[in-house]
Amino acid sequence: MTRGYLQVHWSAMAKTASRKPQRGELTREMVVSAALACLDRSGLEGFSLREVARSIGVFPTALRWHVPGGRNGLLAEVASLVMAEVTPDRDAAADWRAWLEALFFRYRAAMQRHPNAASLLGAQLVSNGGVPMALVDGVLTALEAAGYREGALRDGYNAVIAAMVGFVTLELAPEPAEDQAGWADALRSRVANTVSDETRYPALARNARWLSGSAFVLRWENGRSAPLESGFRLYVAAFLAGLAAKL
Amino acid sequence: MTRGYLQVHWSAMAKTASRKPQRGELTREMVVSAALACLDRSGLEGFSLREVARSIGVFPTALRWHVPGGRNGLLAEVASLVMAEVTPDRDAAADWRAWLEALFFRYRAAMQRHPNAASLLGAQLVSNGGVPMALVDGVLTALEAAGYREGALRDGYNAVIAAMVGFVTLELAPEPAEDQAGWADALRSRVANTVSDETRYPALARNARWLSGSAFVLRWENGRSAPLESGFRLYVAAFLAGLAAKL
DNA sequence: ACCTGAACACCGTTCAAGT
DNA sequence: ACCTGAACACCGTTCAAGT
Repeated sequence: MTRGYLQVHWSAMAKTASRKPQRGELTREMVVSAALACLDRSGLEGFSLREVARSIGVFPTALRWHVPGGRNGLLAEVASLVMAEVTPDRDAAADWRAWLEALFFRYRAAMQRHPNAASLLGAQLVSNGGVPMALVDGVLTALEAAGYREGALRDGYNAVIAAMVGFVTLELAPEPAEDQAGWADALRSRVANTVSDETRYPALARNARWLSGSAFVLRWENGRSAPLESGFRLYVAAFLAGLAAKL
Repeated sequence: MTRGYLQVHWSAMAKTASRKPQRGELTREMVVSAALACLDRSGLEGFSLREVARSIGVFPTALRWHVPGGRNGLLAEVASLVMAEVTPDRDAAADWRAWLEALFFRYRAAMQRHPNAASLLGAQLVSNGGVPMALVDGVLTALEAAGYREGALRDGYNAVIAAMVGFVTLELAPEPAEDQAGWADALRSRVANTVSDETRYPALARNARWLSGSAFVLRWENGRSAPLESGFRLYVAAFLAGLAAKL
């Protein structure tokens, strides 16, 4: 989406595939992993089929043969790939709460490995196809063990999936691609000003020390460089405690 | 993002501004509200400066004079506009839990009025500037009333903001713009197949009745046409109960 | 079956020029 | 001060053609 004022040189191109594949050598897995590399490199906004193709050394239209569905179809495949190792083992299900807790932390760890995939999973219904059914079944099993049934089970399930995705999506929300430093500076001073306004925002002013730079809305880096670890732990603990109590 | 195979006719153009503004009549508010209309109509992917300009009857480059920052800058303004009436009144803060509950429900209501703004608020660090500081201060006040202090206050605040945004972002996650009907059909039958696989996904199969079409990953409509009301209620109740208990 | 190559209808942004 | 107008470097997708 950032176009026109940024010429991408050939020299900056991806070296994902070190050599151009021969005819018939290009596989679906190659395309998807090159796409993940492109996402890691350029973010969701910057992600383009043409760049993926360029990184493999092939024409844009060649991708379509291996991965139908165009840009969104390819991103859905990438989502699957990132989600592949999130689901905890079955045997951890002896304790339903521990299993769900493991799920939350594993989801976050996966997104930390591929920060730009967070908005993909958190904000695109299309890529929800990327969520493994084993994960779905695991959540349901855990909630049944907790005592949830029928309509309440569905509600609990929806709450769990949303909770899993929610914090991390916001934590890793992408910064603007262009002029990152200038944007950060502008935001930092804006926060500094707001935080010192004791009459309008007293609670904010009282707690500025603890908040500036490490709280949503009041930060100028995303969760990649400034993780909100302890906030996430409280979030998970509170949610799980509430889930146990609400039955 | 959906380009090339969909010609947008002049006749389908926005009627936001019924007549072309005279020179000097174009205001910042006009641009931002036209942009919101464009977002409502075309979604975040389809949102384009050129369409906004077209809907006002002005050249794309004219927008820049009133709203600097290009596409992302304009979207940040739109985010502010949508968030403007979310923050509950101060006097509801007698009960901190009721205030936070009101906040959650008001946020969801605002996003239901503008479903395509949900991914904007939930997944873009840029648009976090759109969150009113009164909201921030209100959350802090509520958490102080609950007994949260210092580092724990910051963690609680982060948890609250994430919880506010999390469910709704996923609930209203956009469907693919192109071929919506075909996509929904494909997904529906995919869900039907998965749900009947009793050996691989027993918990899923047991509860298929309650889940198909109204649970994350297992649905083919977004929250605009198929809201997940009761799931949201449980989510909020569980989170708030946990927040109270974790101190 | 698998990929090239050209064409099409879009983008956001930049810069010079008009009033 | 406010906007037009042309140009530039990108997009995703479609379709015909090659091997």
